[in-house]
Amino acid sequence: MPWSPEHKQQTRDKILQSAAHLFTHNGFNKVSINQVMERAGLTRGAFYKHFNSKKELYSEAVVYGARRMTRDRLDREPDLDRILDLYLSEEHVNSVADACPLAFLVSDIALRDEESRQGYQQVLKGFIKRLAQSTGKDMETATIASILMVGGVALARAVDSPELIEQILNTAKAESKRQLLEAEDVVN
Amino acid sequence: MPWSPEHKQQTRDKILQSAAHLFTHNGFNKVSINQVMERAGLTRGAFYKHFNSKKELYSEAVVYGARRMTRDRLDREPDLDRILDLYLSEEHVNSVADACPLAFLVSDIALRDEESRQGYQQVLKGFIKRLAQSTGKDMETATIASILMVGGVALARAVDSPELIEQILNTAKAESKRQLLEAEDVVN
DNA sequence: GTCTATACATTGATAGAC
DNA sequence: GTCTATCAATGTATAGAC
Repeated sequence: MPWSPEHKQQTRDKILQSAAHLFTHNGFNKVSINQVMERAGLTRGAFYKHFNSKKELYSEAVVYGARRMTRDRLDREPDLDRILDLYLSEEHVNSVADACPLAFLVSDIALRDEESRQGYQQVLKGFIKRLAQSTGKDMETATIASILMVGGVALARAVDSPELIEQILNTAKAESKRQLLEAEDVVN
Repeated sequence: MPWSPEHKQQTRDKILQSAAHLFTHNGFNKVSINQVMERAGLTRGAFYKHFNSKKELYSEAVVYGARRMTRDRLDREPDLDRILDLYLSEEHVNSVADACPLAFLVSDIALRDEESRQGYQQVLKGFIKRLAQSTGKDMETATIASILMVGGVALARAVDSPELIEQILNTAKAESKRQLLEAEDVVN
């Protein structure tokens, strides 16, 4: 029975990790606390020693999942061209692994409470700013690219036809690369 | 008691209209059949004489709402510049009136059954094709503009800060207008 | 075709033993 | 801190009177 001082923190992290995965892929309503705890290797009853409500868990899990995604993907991949390939890929859209909550939950968040939306908002702001800084482009260009990336993945996830999915992803990929990676046009 | 032959059809339409509004603004799970029927001026029990399940209602309501939106807005407004102003406006994002299911439900649809996703997909295809035809641009340009429009409204709905909402909407508006309305660049 | 009443399942949250 | 047991609420779907 390892009741070491950091045991609770580790358990909390396992719950958050489980919740981030389940919520990102299934939204708020289709995930039960039971599922989250089972995936974390625990039972329902223990949940409320770590969080006050399902809403609170969701709010924290969205930020947790987004930050994890950022750290594991963006931070260790210096090549932005490759990041765009990965983000706007069928593997990401159909991912069984971790995915980007910004895209997967974009219209799930709109239905949640203020805490959840503000967490999402902070992550989105960081996402846009990071794109701007790493490319040297202005905030407007980074915003365009962000809408294309997040909107592209969200839209691709909403349809079935492989051709349409490919059309959406390839178009968003090409245009966001054009916006972010090509040299400034003298005409503009 | 007007049990005229078209009475059932009228009732069905009232249910669909109520459902389209409620589902578009609140997603599948936060809407109950009770709510839908109340808004249509009926009670729960009558529902199953018109539809077989909540899923079936949702599937039809999404298409119904999208087509209504298209007919009432796009068809009677010849000025595309003005259409973009209306679509990418705070009024649309915060609408209490009818809104575009393509944007409001983009990540709600991904969680539903195949029938719902295919309905959504047909509407989206029509949306892109219409943009291409009415501007004379190619499908790729129309796809970019669609992602910016749908993604822009969806993202704006996910955040709280008025400044960020404005930034997202204005950027998406300017870029989609540039894509759709400006003359071809000779350089490209 | 619409109503009221109800069966039945799910699930968020709490209580109490260990 | 984790477990089992349970409460209370919600909501889909069905049954049967009118």
